[in-house]
Amino acid sequence: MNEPTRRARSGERREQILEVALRLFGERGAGNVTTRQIALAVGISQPSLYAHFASADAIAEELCVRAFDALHARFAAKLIDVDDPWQRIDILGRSYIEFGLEHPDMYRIAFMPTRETAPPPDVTFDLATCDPGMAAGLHAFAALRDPVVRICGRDDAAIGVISQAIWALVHGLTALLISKPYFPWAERETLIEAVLAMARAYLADQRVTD
Amino acid sequence: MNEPTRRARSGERREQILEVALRLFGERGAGNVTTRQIALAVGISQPSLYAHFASADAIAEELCVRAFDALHARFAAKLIDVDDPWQRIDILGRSYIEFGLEHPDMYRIAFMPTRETAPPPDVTFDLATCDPGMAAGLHAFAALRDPVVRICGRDDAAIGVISQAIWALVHGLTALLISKPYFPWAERETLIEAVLAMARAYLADQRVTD
DNA sequence: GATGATAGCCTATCGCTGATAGGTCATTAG
DNA sequence: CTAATGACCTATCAGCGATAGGCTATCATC
Repeated sequence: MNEPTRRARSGERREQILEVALRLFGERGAGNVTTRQIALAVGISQPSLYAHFASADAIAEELCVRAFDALHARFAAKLIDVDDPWQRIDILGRSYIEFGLEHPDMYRIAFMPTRETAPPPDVTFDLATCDPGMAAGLHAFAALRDPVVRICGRDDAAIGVISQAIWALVHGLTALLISKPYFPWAERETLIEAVLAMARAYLADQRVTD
Repeated sequence: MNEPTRRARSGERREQILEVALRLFGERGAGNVTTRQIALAVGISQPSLYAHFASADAIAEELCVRAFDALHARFAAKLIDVDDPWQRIDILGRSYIEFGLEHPDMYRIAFMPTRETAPPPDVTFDLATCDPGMAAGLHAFAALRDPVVRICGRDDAAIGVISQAIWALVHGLTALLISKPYFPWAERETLIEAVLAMARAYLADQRVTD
């Protein structure tokens, strides 16, 4: 054990690679990090990365999955003992936006991919086999469904449309703030409040009145 | 003039490159087109492209600027002899979303860039010197400002927030439909209507009542 | 302890990318 | 006719993700 960075155990090395990659992503942006840079920072050769990950994208993908697990946990933590559906939607929206701004690289990978994610594998849509970004989206989405049902009733088609429209709204602000950081935006908190107010206004119109 | 693809005039060649690039972008997606593919399709060598464009990105950027000029023209054409501000916002939003769906590659380049666009050149923001995507955004944005003022009054700060929130909304739907085409979306027209209804609901709440 | 299998790591290399250097030659102005 | 311009070429570069194949530390087994 004279050289600390050699002959690490597989699991440890894998974890080490992920840590280094996450740090480099944060420093330079995910798109500006190469496999050689990661390998150099870890202290191994570039091809050695492929003993632990199938491809360069697989590293980013794993970090992405972990980040979205954190988002899921944040949802659960903040929603506990909050019953009011209006408040729940507020919390979901705000948590989602804040998460995207805190982890812009992960958000990019999941929801702002450069290429189209995948060809249609089959007609039906399967949560288990789709890409991680899609899965993350469906999860965030599922959390939205419940309070929307409580406010707007149980018409399945309508619930889908309303949920998707709200998702589009919060995604839109998140994505624009990430990709256009130097645009002369209004104050951030005010913008978030405006977006949440927009969701509420829409939901109030769609509310079941019977 | 025995060989039609040799010794073309500079302006014609430049135009020819743009045409070919646009076609290839449409066929394979902007991210999957290389300079060698463009040069091959044009009938010249790959380095010859650099006699007409400073970089590969410059080709995409020029196409992008042209596409957004088209969007601007579409706005103007559809808004002519429509006075009602509610209707104008409806038209703006719908045109914007449809434009993004018709030109997904151009929309990506302008509003969903892989990297951050530019470091802050100076504190003040200048429309003329910013990147084309930014300029396009500000143009779309400016068109929104007028009807928002007519509905919500002239409080400058509030107008900015409201306009930006509406931009986020329509961008969100456009971006998600582009980047997640295989997501089990509701019917597209219904979604667009929902998003426009959301904007209206919000504007109604923000309307000046005095 | 010696032996063989496993697996972590290496060097060398591939094909591809965007971009540059420098020479060739058709066109055109004087 | 000559000289300058500039559109075009081949050759080449550095960097990218990924693969092939050899070396060797570790560990279960005899």
